[in-house]
Amino acid sequence: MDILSIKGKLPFEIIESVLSRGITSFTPPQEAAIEKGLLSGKNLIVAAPTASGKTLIAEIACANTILGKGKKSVYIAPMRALVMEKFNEFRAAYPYIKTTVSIGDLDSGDRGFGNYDMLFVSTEKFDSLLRHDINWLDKVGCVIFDEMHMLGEPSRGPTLEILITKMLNNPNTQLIGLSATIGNAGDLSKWINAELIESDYRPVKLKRGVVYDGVAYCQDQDAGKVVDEDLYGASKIAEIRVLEDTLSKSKQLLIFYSTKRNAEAGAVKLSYSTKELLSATEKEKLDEVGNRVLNALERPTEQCVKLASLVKNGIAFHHAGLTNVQRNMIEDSFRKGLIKAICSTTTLGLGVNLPAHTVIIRDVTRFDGGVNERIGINEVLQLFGRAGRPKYDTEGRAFLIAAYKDRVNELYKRYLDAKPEPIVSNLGIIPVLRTHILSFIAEEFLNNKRSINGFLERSFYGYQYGDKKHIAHVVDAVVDELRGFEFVEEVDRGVYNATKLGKRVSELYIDPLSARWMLNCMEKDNDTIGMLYMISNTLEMRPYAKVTEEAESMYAAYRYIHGDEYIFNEMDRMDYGYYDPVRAFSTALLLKDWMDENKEQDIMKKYLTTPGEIYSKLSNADWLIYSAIELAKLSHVKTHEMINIRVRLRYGIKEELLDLVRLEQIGRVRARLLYINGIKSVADIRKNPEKVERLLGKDLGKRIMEQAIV
DNA sequence: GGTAGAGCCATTTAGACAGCATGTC
DNA sequence: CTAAATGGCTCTACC
Repeated sequence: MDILSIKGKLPFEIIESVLSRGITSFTPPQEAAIEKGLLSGKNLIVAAPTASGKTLIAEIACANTILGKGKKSVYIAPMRALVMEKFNEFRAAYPYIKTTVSIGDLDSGDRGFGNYDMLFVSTEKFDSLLRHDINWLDKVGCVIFDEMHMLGEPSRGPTLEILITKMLNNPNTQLIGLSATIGNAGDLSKWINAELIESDYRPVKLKRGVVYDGVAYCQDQDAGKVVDEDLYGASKIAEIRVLEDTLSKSKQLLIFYSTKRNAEAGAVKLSYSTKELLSATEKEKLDEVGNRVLNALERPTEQCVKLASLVKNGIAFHHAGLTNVQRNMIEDSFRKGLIKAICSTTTLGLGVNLPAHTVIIRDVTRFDGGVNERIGINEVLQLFGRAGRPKYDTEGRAFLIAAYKDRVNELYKRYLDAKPEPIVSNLGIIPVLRTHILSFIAEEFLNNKRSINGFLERSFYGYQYGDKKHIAHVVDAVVDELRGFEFVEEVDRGVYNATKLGKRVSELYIDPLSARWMLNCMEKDNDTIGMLYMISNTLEMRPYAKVTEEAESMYAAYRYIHGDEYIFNEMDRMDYGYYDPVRAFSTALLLKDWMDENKEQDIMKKYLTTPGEIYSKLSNADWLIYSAIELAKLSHVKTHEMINIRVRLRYGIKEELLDLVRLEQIGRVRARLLYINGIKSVADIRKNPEKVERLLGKDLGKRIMEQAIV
């Protein structure tokens, strides 16, 4: 369908912008969306593969709402990287629309969405915005929910579900859900009263198959017939054979593994095949990238060394243990075609758009909740969706791997011939409801059990189960629990308000149970370890660090020495579903080691962890200690020590350096340098200007002196 | 008695969102 | 064979 055929139905700037990007016709899903009321404000559910043009549907809806109807629009996605990507694209396409982005650690522009017309947010951030005062919600004319199938995800789906249910209360707001292909898109559309658009359209053909013994047993999706393919190469190992074949076509490969260790081991195996195939210029460029990967940290860790040497051979691994800098470098070099293959965990399956000509899912099992489980069809489809680069390939390939002959048929039956699964609401899970019901009451959105019941009945959970009795029972239990926590109080018969504490807990976006636990801890005497344990023993800090021998014996000692006046026996009296104190204690010791200026490398070795994981623990710890301080303020507990710990955690310093890091330009390294040279405080700096200049250089010395004098 | 190697058993296992106020080497 | 890799332990064969 020609773009110009809708000329006149919406502001011409939009058509102009689309045309200027070289897009002249609509894809089938886009065409269907327009026919079913995209421009007239109808709710829509679009369930279609990646790259089928869903983004353009969202873009047109938003731009039309803003430019044509004078209202605001919101784009919501589950991954920060995705939000940023779409934000940048939109801003480039419509520079004259006031656009802003708001994700965890980034708030562009001034506070509040009031001054903007287009907002890009992550799911949780939008949820959080709704908990603070907002007065612009009635000006929102269109909301996009990207990756709406995330609704079925146990840990993060419920937040999205609540968000959508809330938006259903605004009947004049157009809701557009973009989803991967799922089994019950029809249910989603009925639930939000939307038109359904389901499509298998892909701009690049996809060949799917199972590899066994050097042959790819394929099923050409478009033709629906079997076209087996002998893979070029000699290796008996399936992944290597596919790599050889892919390289012979001058294409790139993406392999998904079930664990980080497998991904790394796989990368090492593959690297032997690529070494000799690289051209001199490629080798040169890869050497450069490799060196940058190597030096991403203060001092290269074992992992950095490994990754760097692989990169020099044109291979990389990719998982959450990498630092963000390293991840970005690898993604970039892959896009440029420099890196030939990436061995990845699911990091690359979600969020970032990094397609490859050929995709392999090496492991279709994953450890989950105590047992090893086969991954779902939806997930396989999602990962397969990465096959085929729209601008470079005419065809993409996606393979599973069979270890023996019969497995080929089995995999076909289970995955390739199977229909996508329906997604199921997880809103009924108590810990999730605890958080959200508190937020309902805290933001004065709902204030009695009946209205909370009513709300939940309108959710997808209510739509799917419809068991009002059960919902009422659960709501009853949760509200009573929150009362017990003193986050909620009954102000009138059956009418509930949040207490001051409850409101703050909701705003801080922590689990009420964690908040209660931390408040209980603060009533006791605590040393540094105790406070670190306080923030570590929460849901938010999971997954916990590995248990070291030191942690095990120290934990026992702490429990033995301290009686009831200390927090270590507190947990037994609280009904925690996630009681794993020794590992939490070990996590606390990891933080302590960091604060004691232990080297990152030593910490990694001791706790068998990676730079990326340490970083994420520290950032979580910072958030929790901040929350603890905020709660302490409200309950008149001393905060001095916690503030010290927060600073020490941030910089990774011992107590003795606290005074020095107050100055700008002084972090853990420079502070330590000054300290060992006898300059132990800001007062010492004032007394020894020459010495400071000698240690840190003239310019820096001057800037520091200026601050010290004031 | 000492040691290398085989064999067995136990252990481990993905990811990433949120608050808030400013600046490392 | 239907998870699979790793690490630690014991047992055994051989010197």
